Amino acid sequence: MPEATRDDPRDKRQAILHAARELFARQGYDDTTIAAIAQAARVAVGTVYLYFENKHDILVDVCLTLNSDITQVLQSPAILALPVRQVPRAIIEETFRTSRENMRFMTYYQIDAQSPAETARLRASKQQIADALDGYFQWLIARGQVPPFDTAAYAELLNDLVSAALLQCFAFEHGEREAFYREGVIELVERIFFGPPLVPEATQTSAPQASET
Amino acid sequence: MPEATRDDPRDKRQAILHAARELFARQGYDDTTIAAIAQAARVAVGTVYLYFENKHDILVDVCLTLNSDITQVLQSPAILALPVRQVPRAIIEETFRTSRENMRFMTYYQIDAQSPAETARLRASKQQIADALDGYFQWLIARGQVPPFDTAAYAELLNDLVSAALLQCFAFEHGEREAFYREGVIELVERIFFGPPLVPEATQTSAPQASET
Amino acid sequence: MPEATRDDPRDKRQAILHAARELFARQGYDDTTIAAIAQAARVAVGTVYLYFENKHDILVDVCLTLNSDITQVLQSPAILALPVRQVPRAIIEETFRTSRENMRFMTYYQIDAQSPAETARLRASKQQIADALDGYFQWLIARGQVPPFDTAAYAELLNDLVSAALLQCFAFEHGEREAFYREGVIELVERIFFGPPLVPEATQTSAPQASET
Amino acid sequence: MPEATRDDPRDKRQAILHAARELFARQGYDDTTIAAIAQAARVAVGTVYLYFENKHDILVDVCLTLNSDITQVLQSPAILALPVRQVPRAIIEETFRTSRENMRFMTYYQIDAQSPAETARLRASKQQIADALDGYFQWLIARGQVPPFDTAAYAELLNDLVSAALLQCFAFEHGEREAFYREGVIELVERIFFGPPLVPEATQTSAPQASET
DNA sequence: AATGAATGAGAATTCATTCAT
DNA sequence: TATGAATGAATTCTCATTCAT
Repeated sequence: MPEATRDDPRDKRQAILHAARELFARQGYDDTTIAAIAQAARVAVGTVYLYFENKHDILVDVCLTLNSDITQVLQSPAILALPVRQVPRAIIEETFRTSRENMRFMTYYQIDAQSPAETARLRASKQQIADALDGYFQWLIARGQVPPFDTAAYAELLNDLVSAALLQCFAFEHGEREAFYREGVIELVERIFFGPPLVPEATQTSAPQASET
Repeated sequence: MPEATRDDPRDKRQAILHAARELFARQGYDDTTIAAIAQAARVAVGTVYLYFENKHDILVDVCLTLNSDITQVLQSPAILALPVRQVPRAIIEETFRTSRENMRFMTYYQIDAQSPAETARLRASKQQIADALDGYFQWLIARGQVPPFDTAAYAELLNDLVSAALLQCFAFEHGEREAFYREGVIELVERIFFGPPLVPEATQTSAPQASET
Repeated sequence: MPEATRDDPRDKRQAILHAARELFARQGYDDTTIAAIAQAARVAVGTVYLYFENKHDILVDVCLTLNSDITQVLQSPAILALPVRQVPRAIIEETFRTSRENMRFMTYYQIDAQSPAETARLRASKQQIADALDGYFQWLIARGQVPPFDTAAYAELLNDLVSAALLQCFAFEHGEREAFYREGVIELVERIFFGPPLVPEATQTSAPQASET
Repeated sequence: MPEATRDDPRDKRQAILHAARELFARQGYDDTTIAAIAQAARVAVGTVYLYFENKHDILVDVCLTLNSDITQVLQSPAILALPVRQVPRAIIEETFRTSRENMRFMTYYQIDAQSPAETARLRASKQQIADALDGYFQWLIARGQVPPFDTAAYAELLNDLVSAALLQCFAFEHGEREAFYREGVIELVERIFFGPPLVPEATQTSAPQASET
């Protein structure tokens, strides 16, 4: 177990990352100066550059933290133990909880990568979530609890769906309607998996005679 | 019909907007200078400030354009005339088409408003889409083609879902997997409206005995 | 007698000058734009350049106005008719009155000339006042009301003294201590002309043995 | 005694101040760019902002230097040791000397303060001179060398008088008539303190019997 | 004479990054 | 490692001035 002494380098890195997360969230990336981050982290400006290549690098790191938090949610044993019907709610509630705690810097959750290396890191990070979800789906199918479907595609699309809701909810609305978004997403996902469709079979047969503008 | 003579002021405004859209998309907002926009629009720097308060103002205008394009899709008579089952595909395909044309500046589709006035404009713009969708749902219910449901909530959430897919597809992946996203979203929405759920009733009864990590 | 019809060119010039005086006084020369002057004068920007070479030219004209107002005070028959002892108070009070009315643009009363031509205009304008004062002094001496002295030098220095007080009083203190400055200057000038000195003859003989701090 | 090593920060600050003084004097405040100051001070543009808030801040500092120089003159032991009659000439000559050395930036000696903080600094600076003079007057009175008079008011007004002369002499006339101004002010002040008035008692009683030029 | 849209040089200020200590 | 003074390129925005109408 790594020991953290009085001047553990990881401390500094963490302090910088922590300060950056706060400031990016409060004032935005562009309006946050390296000097401000350094000051908040109780570190000299030059020190920041010992731990990060450049400013954008800090942002990428800050963003990856959130993704990795969410991936962990998906892989928690508690989720796997639940009856299938309860899983969507459990996952989504947990994801919202995690996001709420990081709410303030979610605006930057989706970041334009500025170099191939960054693109790779961000994609990988996003893919981790989708992979975890995919794995879970396949595990369900393998156990016969669910009939086969395109697990990879659904994993990715559902991930996007949840991301979108989180972004709207926390980044743009500052969490003011969290319950609306959370319950809405849960309902959507539950309906996708377990139905019933909004328009039941019976209605669908009725002929549509729409005409005017 | 308004005539556009050689020096129609709308020309200049449009030219600036057009140039800005191009450049924002290609290099990002921060990396696009007013000077570059002016040059691309064949206009002097000062002229830009005759038509826009400041740089961010241009961005807001660029973004609103897309929203308004999408709102128009939803209100087109062609859509209303279709049988209900064909509507999701029609709307989504059209939305993807519109977005593809504007693909390059979609990164900025979701923008942090920097003043109350901007917040209002952006929210209003987003709400227009949701309202159009809501109106369509109510119209369907009124005609008995669909049973009642929470139209406002679904309008908003589905709007977010589609937005998320568009953002991922065009802004982050540059449209490389357009078909995947388009068909995925269509499938999701059709399943929500018309089913069947991924997990049919039969399976849901089967007891889940999962336990280990 | 020049007739001023509805569109008398002098009207425009005066309107511009008037607007400029207001704005220079309120916001300072640098912070006043030609556009603002034009707007306040209900005139197009281009029109301003029909009547003035450039912005600085307007400033010079505005400043000369005040000098010419003050010169008139000195030449008024009312002043000449007064007993000598009452003249300083009369002149100074009148000068303060004139300045108070123009208080707001006095900051620019003393302007750096930016071209030889301007220097000449400003000097001439200042000299007019000194000349008027000089003339008055000579008139007094000629009439035997006052013994001869270096009238030209006193005219200039006293003009400077009064100008300094006006500048301090109106430009820097916004007239808050007008009475203090006015009475102070009057006392100074009266003492110079009519005495008694602050230190009477008697005291002056006493030997000064001062030394420490 | 503070040691100034090769990179003493005071060096930079002084260098900037010195360069600014030169340039402001030569070309005026508005026509002097920060870039020019930086270049003249052999320093990068950014460095200027390490030592000064903004451009105007430099100007204020430059101006305060002169005031503080003059205050020192008034408090020099040499002055206090002189016989009263010789003091006005001594002070004024010394003040002119000090000003002559700083002649070139005197135009900006009287500056419009642009913030309450600046106003305070400038007023305080001006008041220092008046206070020093006031203190000297009171010291004279206390020693019985001079009968009591309104020392505070005279201190302020005489300060203004001298300032006005300095401004005229050095800022507007570039010192061309230094002797005229210096001797004129000395005569004025000596007459105020020691007389005789320009118009002796005898004349004042005599009725005016006009006798033209 | 009058207009005002267009111009574009120009300036202050910021801040990511470096590097000597 | 750590520092933070120094750098200077780069950017937004202003506004006096012009000129086609």
